[in-house]
Amino acid sequence: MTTEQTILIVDDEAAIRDMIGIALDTAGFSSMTAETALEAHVNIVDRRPDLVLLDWMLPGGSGIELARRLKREELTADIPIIMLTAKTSEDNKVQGLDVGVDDYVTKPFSPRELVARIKAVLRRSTGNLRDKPIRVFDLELDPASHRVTLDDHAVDMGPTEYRLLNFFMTHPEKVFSRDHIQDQVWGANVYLEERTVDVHIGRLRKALTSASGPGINYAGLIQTVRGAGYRFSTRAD
Amino acid sequence: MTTEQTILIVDDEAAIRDMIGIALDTAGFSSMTAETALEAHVNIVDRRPDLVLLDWMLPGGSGIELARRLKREELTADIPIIMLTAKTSEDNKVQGLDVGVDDYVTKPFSPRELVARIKAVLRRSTGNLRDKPIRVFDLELDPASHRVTLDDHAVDMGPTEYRLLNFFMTHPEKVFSRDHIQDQVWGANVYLEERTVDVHIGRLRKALTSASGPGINYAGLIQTVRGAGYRFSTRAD
DNA sequence: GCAAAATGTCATGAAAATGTAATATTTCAC
DNA sequence: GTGAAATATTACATTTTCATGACATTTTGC
Repeated sequence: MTTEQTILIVDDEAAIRDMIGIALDTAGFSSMTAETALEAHVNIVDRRPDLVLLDWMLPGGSGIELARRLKREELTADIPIIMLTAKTSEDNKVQGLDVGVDDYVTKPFSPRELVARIKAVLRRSTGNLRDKPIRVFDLELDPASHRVTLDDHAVDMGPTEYRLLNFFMTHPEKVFSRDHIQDQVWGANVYLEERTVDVHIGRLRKALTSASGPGINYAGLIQTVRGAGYRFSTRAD
Repeated sequence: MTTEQTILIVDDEAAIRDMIGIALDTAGFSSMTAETALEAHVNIVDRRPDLVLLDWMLPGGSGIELARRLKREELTADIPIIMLTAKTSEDNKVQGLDVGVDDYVTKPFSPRELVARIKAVLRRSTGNLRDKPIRVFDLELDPASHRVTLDDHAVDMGPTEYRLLNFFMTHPEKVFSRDHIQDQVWGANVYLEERTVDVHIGRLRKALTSASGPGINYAGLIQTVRGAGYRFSTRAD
C-alpha cells in the first residue's frame, strides 16, 4: 500500500509546526496542521489523521483537554496521540499517559527522535487489533493485506467499496442509515448526495456477485432495509 | 423519528436566525430562537432542545461564556452544541478556547452544510445507544437490526407496519384510539383518514399471519376493541 | 504526462409502500 | 333474526424509494 500516512500537528507556534512538517515530509509522511484545539478537533473528525502530535501547552491549557476528549469519544479513541511538551516533570507524564496518550516527547527534541517515536507508535497501534481478518462463511476481509477474498480468490473492488465492506463486516446485523454510512465510510463532514451510497452499495454487491461461485451469492449479505438504510447480515432477509 | 427534534438557534441577528430557521424547517427539524445568552439559557433549561446552535460572537462575548457554562453544568452538559463563528481577524482571540463544543461552522455557511453537520452531531450523540430487542413469545422486534422475527424467521412488512408493531410492543395491554395511534406512528402533524389505521392494522396482521406457523396465530395479539381502538395483548381477547 | 481506475451525480425504470374509497363482513342492540 | 354501526378487506391510483447504467471529472499508478 502506497498511501502516505497523515500526521496532524497541533501547535500554536508556526515555527514549530513548520519544523515538524519538514521533518515529517522528509520521513515520508504527509502532514496537516492546526493552531487551536478547536481547529484540531474538527480536522480530526473530518479527516481522520493516522496520528496526532499535540502540544501540551496550547493557549488555555486545552491540549490536555483535547487529548482527554479524543480518547473518550469512540469515534476518535483509536487515533494515536503523541504529546509535545517543554515540561519534564514526572507529574505531567503520568497525567498525560493517564489520559491515554500513546507517547510523550519533551521539547527540545531532534526531528530524528520525533520521527522514530512516531514510527514506533504507528507500528504498535496498527499492529494490534486492526489486522485480524474478518471472515463470514468463505468471505474474508484481511485488513493487514487490505484484501478481500472469497473461496481464496481475490475479490476486485475499489477503495470505497473496501471501506464499505469493512464497515459492514465489523458491524454486522445492524441497520445503518445512508447518513450514518457516509459518516463512517467517507468521514464525518463530507457532504454527498444520499444516492451516492446506493451506487457504492451497488458496486460492492456487483463485485461480490462476480466473485461468488454457483453456490451462495454473497451480495445477499448486504440487505436493503426499505425506509431505513442497509444492513450486513448472514440471516435471511 | 416520529417525534421532531428541536434545535435552539442563538444569534443576535434576526436575518441569520430566520435563514437558519427556514433551513431547519425544510430539513424536518423544529426550531426555537434566542437573541441573548440569558434568554438562551432559560430556554435550554426550560425546554431542553436536542441541540443548540450558538453564535460565538454574541455581544459581550457571552456566546463563549454560555457554551462553557452549559458544558460545565451537569444538567446541560449532554446537550450538543454547534458553534457558529465568523472568519475574521478576531479569530486569534478565541484560539484555544476549547470548551467542549461538539462542532463548529464558520460563517458564511451553506444551509446544506449546516444541516449535515447537525445531523452528524445528533447521530454521534444519540445514535450510539440503541434499544434492546423486545420479545413476546417467539415474536421479536429488534430495533438495532430493524428486523422482526417469528421463530427466528424474518417477518416481511412495510415501514409503517414496523413502526406500528414497535409502538404496540412497547405499549402492551393498553387500548389506543385511532387518533392516538396516528399521533404516535405517523407523527403529530399528519392528518389521515381514520380508516387508514384500520388498513395498516390489517396489513400488520396479515404479515404476522403469513409468518405464523401452525401453532399460535400472532395476529391475535393485535386485538380490536370495538368502539375504542386497538390493543396489543398477550391475554385472550 | 498519459492511460486506467475510481468517484460522484444524474436520469430512468422498476418495485414497494401508501392512503383512500368502495365493498364485504362482523358485531351488537333490539 | 334484523338492521345499523363498526370494522375488515380489497382494489387501485399515486407517491416514495431503490437499483442501475451512463457520464463527466478527478485521482492514481506508472
